[in-house]
Amino acid sequence: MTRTEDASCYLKSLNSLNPEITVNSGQMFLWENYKNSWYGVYKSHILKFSLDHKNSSKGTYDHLYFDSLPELDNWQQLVFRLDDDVNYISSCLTNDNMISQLFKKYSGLWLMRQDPFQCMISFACSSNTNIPMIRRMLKNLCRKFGIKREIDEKKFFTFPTTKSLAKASINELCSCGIGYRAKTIKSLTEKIIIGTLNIEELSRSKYDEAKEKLLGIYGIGNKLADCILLFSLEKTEAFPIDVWIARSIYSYYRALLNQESFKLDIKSTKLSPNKYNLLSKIMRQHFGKYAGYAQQYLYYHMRCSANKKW
DNA sequence: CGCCAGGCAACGG
DNA sequence: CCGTTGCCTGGC
Repeated sequence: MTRTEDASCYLKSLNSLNPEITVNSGQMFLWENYKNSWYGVYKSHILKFSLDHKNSSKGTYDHLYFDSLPELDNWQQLVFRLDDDVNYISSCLTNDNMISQLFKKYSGLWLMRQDPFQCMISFACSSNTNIPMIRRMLKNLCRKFGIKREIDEKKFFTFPTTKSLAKASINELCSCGIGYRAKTIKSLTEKIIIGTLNIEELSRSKYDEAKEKLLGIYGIGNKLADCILLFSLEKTEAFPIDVWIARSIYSYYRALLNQESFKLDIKSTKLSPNKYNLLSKIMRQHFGKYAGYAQQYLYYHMRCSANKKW
């Protein structure tokens, strides 16, 4: 176990992070908060960061500590996307008045980078259910197929490896309460093991090409594919549309929609693949290369407005 | 009990 | 193309 004391070279950007908002924005299923520390499962590692001496007038932190078990050198660079040029990204998006406001309102909401395999399994579990259920399913999978680790006298289980899930039977997977999603996890892990699905290749590929590959997997449709692309495969232009984002489009972005291309029914947030592609294209054209960032803020805003308790 | 929840595939017009 | 239906599961 190593400890990075007050990583001053990152402090400038990291101290504006709001972990509560970020973790609760629905993308980080296996992160938990105890006192002033946050713990997260990342592949076979347990990551930890602690915040001290919050400056309440500025809303910033004086000290940040990073840990990992086993050691994962400089994980904060990777996971918090410190390579992103936040000023540039914001300049790309703040021509949009709505996003400009949301950037201010929810400052500290960050896009995080997930491990691709973990991200695929996580969103495979997300279909037709809610966040507490997704958490439960993933924890069950970790308990059954991961490795126990202890940190600060708290017990965690690491995320299962591709191999360990590939070896599992459908029944064993189902015992984790994932139901019909077991089939998706099975086809996903099999394709990775035999090499039909190559994560490195997906990362290198352009958005359209990578998405096409993901859509070839049983159980992965438009929405799940876009989540995987945005959160783990470097496709910041991906703009996942779930019911909440669909509502936000109908509420705030009607002007962008072409009336003749499809008749909009405000109540109908269910999208056919065709409608999804059309909407997704319109939004990606509107927001550009960092559309996924805009999506994240819109999503969080819609959920907050609806008083969702995560 | 029926209905719903951050989707998807299969099937019939 | 469209719309409908069933699906694991747990909470209300």
